[in-house]
Amino acid sequence: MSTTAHKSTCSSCNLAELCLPIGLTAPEMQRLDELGIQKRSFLRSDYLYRSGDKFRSLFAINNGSFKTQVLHEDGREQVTGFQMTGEIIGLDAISTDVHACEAVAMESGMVCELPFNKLETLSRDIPSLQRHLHKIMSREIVRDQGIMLLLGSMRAEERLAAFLLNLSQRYATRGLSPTRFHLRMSRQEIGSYLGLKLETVSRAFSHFQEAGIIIVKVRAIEIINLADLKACINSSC
Amino acid sequence: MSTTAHKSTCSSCNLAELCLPIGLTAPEMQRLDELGIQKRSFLRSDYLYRSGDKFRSLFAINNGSFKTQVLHEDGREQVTGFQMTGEIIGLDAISTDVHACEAVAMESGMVCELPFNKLETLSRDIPSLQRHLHKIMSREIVRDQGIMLLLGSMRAEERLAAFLLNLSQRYATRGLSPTRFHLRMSRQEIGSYLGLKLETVSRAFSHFQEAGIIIVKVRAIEIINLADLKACINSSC
DNA sequence: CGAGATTTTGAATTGGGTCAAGTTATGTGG
DNA sequence: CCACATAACTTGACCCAATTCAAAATCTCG
Repeated sequence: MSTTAHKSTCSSCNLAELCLPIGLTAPEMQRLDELGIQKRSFLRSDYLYRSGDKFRSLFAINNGSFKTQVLHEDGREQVTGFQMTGEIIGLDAISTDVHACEAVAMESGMVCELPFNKLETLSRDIPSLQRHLHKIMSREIVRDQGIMLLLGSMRAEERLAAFLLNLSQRYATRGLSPTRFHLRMSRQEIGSYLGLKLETVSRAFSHFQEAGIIIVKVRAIEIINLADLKACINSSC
Repeated sequence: MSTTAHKSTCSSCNLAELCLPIGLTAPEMQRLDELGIQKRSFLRSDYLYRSGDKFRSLFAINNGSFKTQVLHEDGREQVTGFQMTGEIIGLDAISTDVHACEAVAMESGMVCELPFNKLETLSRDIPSLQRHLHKIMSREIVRDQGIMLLLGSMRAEERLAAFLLNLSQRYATRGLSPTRFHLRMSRQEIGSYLGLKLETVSRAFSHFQEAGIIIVKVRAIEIINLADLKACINSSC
């Protein structure tokens, strides 16, 4: 927890999702700064929030990564997403003022806490911020629809291919290699996200490797042939 | 398309989701009315919008019902939801200004068209409307997470039980019978929504009937034992 | 009424799950 | 820095829930 948190400006906070793409003017930036954004550091396996927690803030991930998961009464849990630098989490809680899922850190890092009341107030004065907030929420809805398509109509290897391609594309967006990266999540977590058992995930990785599409060294992934990986998605390889 | 559309007030438009729960004052109602809401009628199998259409408006369903579905390049399609009276559709399009899915009428009815630009402008002046809009979007995110849980971790009969209970609850909210209702969608559409084949859906219906939990006459459903149906969801009956 | 669409049911098949064993990482304390 | 313990991952063999294919029954509507 930084004691100089109130001094953080939008740029120092790296609110990529929130600030960069909306073209705020300097005075607007100033006002956003007045939100009194708090930075918070977190360690691997820390909970940012839990299901049932009172909602106060959204969180912009400065660096590090999270998984979000929903819990069912009977103990079942389903990973609903993996979030990385620049992404916003907590949107699910706006609906009821209570968090509907939980966010667990997969590696340590920093978040900016964005008090939602203040964000709403400010977005009444700054139309571009208002619009941007709407877009972020809508983007989450579209993302979720993509996962439904995946879970509802793809076979195991198609799901894994789609997952790897999604990661690849998100790393590329962040200026990292789209073909060589390190998985932050376990086979079990990937399986939960994709609606598969961890053994199935492992077998699919092995199969892609045998097919010469990727090289897998446990969590280190190298995509040898992006086109082939894309082709997997409708032809089942 | 009604020529008296501009005369429609909020209450006559039955914008349950949008108006009723937010406690607008009379002058605020007036302003909302100034949106110039257009009513539009539609027939069974009409498209309200298609994937790729330019985004202009959200739609509040006055009466009738829709399915929304996403399309994959290879022709696969996945039903992402069934919407009924009082629900808002089109939220997915805010993110890119283009509709990401398509909405097809399952029975004829009426919608109110809510021009999104005007909605945004107005919600800058009416905080309760702003808050409500945010809640509607967030609720959609939570709903989607529930479907991910269903698709990712439930067996066929659990999925169908969850689906029937969801319908039951939504009919109850609308003052209709929670135990006797008519399905607006085919086995094929239910299957797409639940990530199952139509034969599997049909078999699950038959099994529930044999178990004395429901009575099925094709699309006419009677739930005999709500508690048993709920129990299906974690014990696989 | 009749034609096409939808639904049900049966039988055979299979993709992914389950269970189990062995292997490779990872992290901890000495 | 190594040795050990524990967690994570891989692989094999078997099994079962759901799919596929097929045919019959029922429904819907012009």
